[in-house]
Amino acid sequence: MSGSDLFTGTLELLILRCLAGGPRHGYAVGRFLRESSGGVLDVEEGALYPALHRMERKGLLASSWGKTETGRRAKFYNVTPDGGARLEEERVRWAEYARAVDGVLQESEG
Amino acid sequence: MSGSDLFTGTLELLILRCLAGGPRHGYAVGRFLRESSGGVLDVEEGALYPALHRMERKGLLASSWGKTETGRRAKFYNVTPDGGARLEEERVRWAEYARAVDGVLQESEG
DNA sequence: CATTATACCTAGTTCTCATAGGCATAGCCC
DNA sequence: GGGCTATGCCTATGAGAACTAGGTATAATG
Repeated sequence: MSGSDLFTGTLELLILRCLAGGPRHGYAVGRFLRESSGGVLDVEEGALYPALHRMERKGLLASSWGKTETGRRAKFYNVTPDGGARLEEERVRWAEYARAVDGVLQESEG
Repeated sequence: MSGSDLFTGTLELLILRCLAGGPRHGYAVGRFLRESSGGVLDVEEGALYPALHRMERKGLLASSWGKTETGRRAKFYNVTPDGGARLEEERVRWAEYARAVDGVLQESEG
């Protein structure tokens, strides 16, 4: 509960978006989200890795072992066609949801 | 999984906001969220009522039985001082999180 | 009188996240 | 060489929250 619990329902969207630009390994996905958000999106490894496995089981991602630039062993993930379609769906769903929440929040107070 | 699962982490914020303008009963909270969002925010009763009870246990809400305009028995909830403080916290947290997610989504693609 | 909408409730399932460990290797400093 | 940190992966367990799928009761409507 330290960070979010807001992740539920958006974590897979975020991961898909991270990988849409090209393959990345899991650790790099977590680092990218954290750094590109100034620390707001801080995904615990205990949430990140299970999510990646889950998404691979669902056919949204595919993976292969390889090496990082510094010669370390790492598992690289890429978005499958199904994953690409899901990314667009989730994108729309998020936009719709966020707009609705903002609408309620900004409602003029009686 | 039919509707959202995006609610996790925002449902309490939405409820607090609904009640910030004055007391409402549970059923009316659900209806208000659904109608004011064009159906996007459709909270199941199995999520709504437990959330209200939970928030009352936490001291964010207080309740009292009363009657609706049409003479029906209903439990009315109002926001406590703690609930008011929480509303502002959650508001900030949501704004920060939503901005971060939008930032990742809109990142220029390689 | 039967059906619908209102208005409340909860037990059980399922899913996801966080906690809290574990393993292995590369680079750094002492 | 020895210890520490960062990288990179993993999972078992627990907690928490939403959904499913029921239930109750009453007022209005056909």
